[in-house]
Amino acid sequence: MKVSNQEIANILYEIGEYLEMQDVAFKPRAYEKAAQTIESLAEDAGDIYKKGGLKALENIPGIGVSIAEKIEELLKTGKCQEHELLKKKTPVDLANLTKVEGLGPKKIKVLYQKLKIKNIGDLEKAAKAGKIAALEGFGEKSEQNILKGLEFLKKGSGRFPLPLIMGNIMELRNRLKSLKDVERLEVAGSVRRYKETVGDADILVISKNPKPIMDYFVSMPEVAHVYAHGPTKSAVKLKSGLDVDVRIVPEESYGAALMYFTGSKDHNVALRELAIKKGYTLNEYGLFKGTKEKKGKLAAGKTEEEIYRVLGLEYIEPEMREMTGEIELAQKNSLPKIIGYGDLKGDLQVQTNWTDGEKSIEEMAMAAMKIGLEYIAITDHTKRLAMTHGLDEKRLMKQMQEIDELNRKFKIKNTEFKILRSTECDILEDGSLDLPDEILKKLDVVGASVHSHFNLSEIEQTKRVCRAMKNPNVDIIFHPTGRIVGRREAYNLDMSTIIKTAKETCTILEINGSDRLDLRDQYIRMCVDAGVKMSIDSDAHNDSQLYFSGFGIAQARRGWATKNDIINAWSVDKMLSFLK
DNA sequence: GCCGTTTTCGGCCCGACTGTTTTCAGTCG
Repeated sequence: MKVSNQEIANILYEIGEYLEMQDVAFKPRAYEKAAQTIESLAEDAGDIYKKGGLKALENIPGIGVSIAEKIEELLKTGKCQEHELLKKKTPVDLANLTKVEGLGPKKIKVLYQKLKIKNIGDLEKAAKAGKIAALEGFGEKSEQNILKGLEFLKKGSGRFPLPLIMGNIMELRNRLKSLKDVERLEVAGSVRRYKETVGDADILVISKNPKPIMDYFVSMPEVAHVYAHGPTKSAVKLKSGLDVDVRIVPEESYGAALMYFTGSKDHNVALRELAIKKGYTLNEYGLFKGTKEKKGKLAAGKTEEEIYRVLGLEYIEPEMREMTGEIELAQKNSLPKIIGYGDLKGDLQVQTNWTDGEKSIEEMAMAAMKIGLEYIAITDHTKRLAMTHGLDEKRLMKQMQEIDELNRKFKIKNTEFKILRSTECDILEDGSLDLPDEILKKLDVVGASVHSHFNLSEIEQTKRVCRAMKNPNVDIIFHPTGRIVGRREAYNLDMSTIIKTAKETCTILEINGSDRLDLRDQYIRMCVDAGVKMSIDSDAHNDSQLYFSGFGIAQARRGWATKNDIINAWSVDKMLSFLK
């Protein structure tokens, strides 16, 4: 029986919520934590169990004997006795009911006990019939909020791919920043951590006069719903579906508030626990001597750096604050020095108007030069992708000539910039390539990627990509997993095997900017650990898309990659000499 | 239920806002 990590996590979440209903202390948090951990594992819990048994499961942080046994039971039978019992007692559709804003386990329990509400349908009926307002602990307002919450749920907003929503967030930021009472403003939260999808934007403001800012914020024309409107904290939902929170703090708390508001939540909790151990209390206003009850003098708060320092930690970059071991390393002063946003020297995937791009080779080169790059690779599609007018041998030869001429032109003008002859060669169904080896040999860099037969089995798909990597001419696998954030799932691949084969064959795996963002962060981390090199490319189809690489850098930082791991952070000569 | 540079037992992050209440529980992040 195959039980996915997500299915296991969902059951654990539900057990936690049921325990919460019964007012059980602490256990709900333990289950929630365990569920989060399982949810974000790169490896299948089933595989971990198969390899190392119960002990291996217990070695996962946050998983102890009891939860490990439940996971084992789930893997073996697809069910968990305790979960079944809890479910029998309160047979409600927890997963969907908790999605309604403002509804948690306690209220759901009351709704079930008093009105026999089991699911979203029951809830809507009861609310429309005015039955909920009459309940003790609820009221007119609660009923209206439930109806509103149901409406938003139907529209199904959820999370947004960061590359697609970043522009809107920046526009909003600039508008708020221009208000006269705003002294300082920063977008924190998952946006600052560059998570690939974001559910909300958290905006931190320094101001001595918060009220007019908050009043403006909640009454902006694009606001669809106001969750909260207080003097220091307000929250709204925009018509686009994006939630936005604004928090206003005094200047001396800026660092503490930025840290608190950047998260991740688990990272914050760990810092607060560490603070307690060291005799401090940490909240969004600062790091204080003493306990929560007997709070003493402010020890740090103005900058994040000083708070980390007082806690005995090295500064931790926002992209690394995901509780994947960063705190332990920061204590030992041994965090990796991750790649910086200005560190790329080249771009190894750029399309032109030879196929589905919009600009000429020269125009793309000039644009790349303008943003400070030293080289780009021209990687137009190959003939198999007929809809893009993919290049055959003849046209590719012609393109190489044009590139050679442009390079000569640059040299005459005393420009160091270099255009590399390259391709995004199609990987065919059997793992062979769309162009013969004789022509691939003539290129400076060979990229290859999958654009068809997405539905092969995991074994076949993995074999296909591995065969391409074993070709001595293939340097890079572009967008290796094929997923598109928020739009398309990755194709079936065994990434451990892909990464192992990349190492053996000295093949580069690409971190694709734009909204693909594969490799995802955990896979980047696996590559770093395995010593597999990567490239970060924009996949630009016009001159204004070269900045997409920035999202790729963010993803690389989330995967703890250093300059040494990213071949296009190297000079063109060093990069070329590394290739097969 | 989990965890350990105070601990294998006794702790477990912290605060804002709302709505329903007359002082606070529930939810959220």
